[in-house]
Amino acid sequence: MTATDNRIAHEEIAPRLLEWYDSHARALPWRIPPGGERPDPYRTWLSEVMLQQTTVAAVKPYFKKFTRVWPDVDALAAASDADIMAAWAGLGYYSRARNLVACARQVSAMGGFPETETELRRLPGVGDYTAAAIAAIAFRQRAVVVDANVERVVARLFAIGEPLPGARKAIRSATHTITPSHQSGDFAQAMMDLGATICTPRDPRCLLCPLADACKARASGEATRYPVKPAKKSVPERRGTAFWIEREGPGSLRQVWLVERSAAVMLGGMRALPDDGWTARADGSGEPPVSADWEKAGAVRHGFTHAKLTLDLLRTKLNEASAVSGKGEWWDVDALEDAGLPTLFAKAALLALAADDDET
DNA sequence: AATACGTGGGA
DNA sequence: TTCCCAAGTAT
Repeated sequence: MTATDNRIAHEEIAPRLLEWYDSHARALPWRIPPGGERPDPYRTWLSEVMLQQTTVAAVKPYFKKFTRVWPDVDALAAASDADIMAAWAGLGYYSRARNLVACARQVSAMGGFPETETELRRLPGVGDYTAAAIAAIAFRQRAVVVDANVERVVARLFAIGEPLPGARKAIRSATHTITPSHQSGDFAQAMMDLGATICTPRDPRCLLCPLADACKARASGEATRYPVKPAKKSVPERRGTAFWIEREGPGSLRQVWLVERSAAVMLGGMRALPDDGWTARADGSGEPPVSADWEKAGAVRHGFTHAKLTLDLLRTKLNEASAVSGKGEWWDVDALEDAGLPTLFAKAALLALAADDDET
């Protein structure tokens, strides 16, 4: 391919991709049809934060719930931290929820979202990608939007063989050359849809790709070779213990002792069963928070990004006069689903309740 | 620059 | 079962 062919191909990429997007855009709750009215910045921001490292399928129900309960940024800003954290439970990466609250209150106090990429970038939880995405999608500004989909599509299109993360600079520069000055929001979303449905990590559907004849990786016959990724590290095995402490509360209600995890630790800011201080770096002490007659209730396995955990579960029942030291609250067992436990502790709670059924 | 940070689904 | 990976950000 000559240098001239290459330059012409760059200019044709955006029009071809946008034409493809006209008929192949995915229908998503936070998305309005291409060419439609300007999207609501609140919904754009909320969806982008939820979508950080998270699949579309996982985000959909959370996005619907959040927008139903909190239809605009002022409503979200007025909500309590606990309610927002509980609503986020199960979606993962909980620092996003802590930043979401802070960001909503900041934006609400400012009277609305700032409209430039630079200002958006200063908001908590808004990084390079999200700032560019909001600016392009909600405010119709030209911005170079690079997420993992774009990285993959562009690395293949230009056969960028340098391994990540070093390749990011070249990928960003190449993305810049093909991003149109108008419709850069549609362009970004089209790139992401292409990456999600055609230019997939494994078995890309090159025969259906609107950019196939401009793609250098395709020409080489080795599309899946790009982008080149570094070898992943092995994740350590950890062990910890969680404690199910039950009492018969007022009115003979079954209640369980829940704590709020500190913001500094894993699953920070979330309600949880008390545990023995396990971390991704070290096993827990095994020490219970109260002296009691503990009964084994099994264990749950849970995988994190950087550790695998086996969490043993111990149960006890306190009489009503007993107190548990430390900060926490008695929670009605019948309403446990409203507590907003992260998945690890939801699994443990399920185990504790299953052990009940075995007894009876 | 490298590491910490969740979860669920697909192969 | 195990591994990969998904619309990244903060430190």
